[in-house]
Amino acid sequence: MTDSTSRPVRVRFAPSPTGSLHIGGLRTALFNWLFARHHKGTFILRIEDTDQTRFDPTALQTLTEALRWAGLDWDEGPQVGGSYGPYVQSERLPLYQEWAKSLLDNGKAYKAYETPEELKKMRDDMTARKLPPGYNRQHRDLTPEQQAKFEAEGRAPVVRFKMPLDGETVVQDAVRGEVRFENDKQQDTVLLKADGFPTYHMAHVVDDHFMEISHVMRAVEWLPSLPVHWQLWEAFGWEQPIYAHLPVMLNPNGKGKMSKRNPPVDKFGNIIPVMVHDYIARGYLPEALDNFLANIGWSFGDEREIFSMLEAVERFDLARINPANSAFPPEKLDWLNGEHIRALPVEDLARRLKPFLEKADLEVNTEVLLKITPLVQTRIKTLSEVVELAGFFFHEQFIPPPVDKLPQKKMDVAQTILALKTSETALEKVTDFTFNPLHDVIASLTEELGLTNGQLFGTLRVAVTGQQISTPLFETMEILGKEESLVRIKLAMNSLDNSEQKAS
RNA sequence: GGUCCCAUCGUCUAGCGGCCUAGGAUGUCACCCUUUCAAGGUGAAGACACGGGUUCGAGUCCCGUUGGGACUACCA
Repeated sequence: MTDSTSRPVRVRFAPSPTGSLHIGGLRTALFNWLFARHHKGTFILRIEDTDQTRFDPTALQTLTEALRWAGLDWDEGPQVGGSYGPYVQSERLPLYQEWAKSLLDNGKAYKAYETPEELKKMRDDMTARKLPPGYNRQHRDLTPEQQAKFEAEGRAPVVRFKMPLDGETVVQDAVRGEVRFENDKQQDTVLLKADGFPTYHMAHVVDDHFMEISHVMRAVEWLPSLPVHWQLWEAFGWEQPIYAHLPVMLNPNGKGKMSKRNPPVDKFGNIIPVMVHDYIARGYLPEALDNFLANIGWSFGDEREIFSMLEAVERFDLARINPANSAFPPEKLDWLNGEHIRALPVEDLARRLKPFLEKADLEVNTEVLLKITPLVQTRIKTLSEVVELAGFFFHEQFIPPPVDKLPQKKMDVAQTILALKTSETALEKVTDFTFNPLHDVIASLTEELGLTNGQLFGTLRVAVTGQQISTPLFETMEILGKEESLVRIKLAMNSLDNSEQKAS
């Protein structure tokens, strides 16, 4: 396996701007970025917008946003420039046309005049006859007269590559070792479409040559077209880059690759996002998502799986890439995100939590936010969960719990009212309304009430927070303050009283 | 169907011929801690797909079988 070259390391991530960034695309970008940074090389962003039918004007913005969010900065490309531009393929059309013409002139490519409909019919026929559905090369050796006839019909030709009809194409892939293909099984791939735009195959080779790309790291989807690309390089007489075909991420169940058309679901039936923007919206940390992605198909070694991208850069190595495809492990992402959340300084976490609370229409008091952040820190796996767990701190008005949630396990209403009343009386006397005194006072009550800590604390929790699951009780009461805490306890007592009277 | 790629616990992985009675992580399940929920601690169950070779010796090399995946567009 060879991943070394005498050339300076220049790698690229070349997405097509058809929407937000796919999670698999982010991993491909990450691997390229890690490789570039490890070798102190250049990481290039190139936009492959050669399909006019899928043009989305907002996509470039969304795409670069996602890359920036993930911390993958590019040295050359849109928004930053560079001396090998332009970096958007639709702005490089003359280059592809010029080189297609040179292939035509050398007899290494030819014009084909079939319409898309005719080609489709050809394929359908082949499939119906259980034959491999390929182009039959019927225009590979057209005479000038035949060509003139098609031209006269007003047909707009495509340019197809004359793939060698015998021999083998053998390539050393940096993650897979030697891969070999029989040339006669390959297609005469379209290089230039009828609209004058190049296909991926053409644009890839021309651009990677002129941008002096040293290593092409891309997903395995491209492996089947590698022989065509390789022969194209040969036809141009250019030196091939080193190819590294990365494994793909499959759905969590291992069936098929992740796609937004067919979104994967977890064991609870929840949709697992496919696009990076959905991960951002759910409150995954960029450092966690990067870390997670780096652990799929690559491993840090030393039995370490929590690491920073700085550390990953130091270690990154093509030789450690596992060629096998892998299922996307969502529960591991959640765990890792939790780990990164817990590793954050409180102020930092608070700062990141804030937009999620605001998005839920809560008015965030920074002082309170700073106080609750440590309580939330060990309890959330994604930033968005803060709303459910601690959003009540920022409600304009307290939302009381349903009365039937107040009595805890094995408690009746009378017991619950008594527990609340007794607690209220005791709490009234607490002057230093902080964790230790609060805990001592309430804990000393359980025995006379004949309740367990869990029962008494639980009742108070529901009364004070309005929720069954919340930040811890005494810390919460301390933040809320004596007055507010007591008001809420009284409110709970009253509503229990009322409901009992109604019942009797 | 054809071509190509891949194959270690459910999942992500370590392993590049003897250090493997196969290591880590996650998830699951117990127990501990405990103020709900977490976090933390301890422990348990859990894998070399199968069959042939090669070799003194195979998870590691070769072949086949099976299984999975990718591709099969004037999309990338």
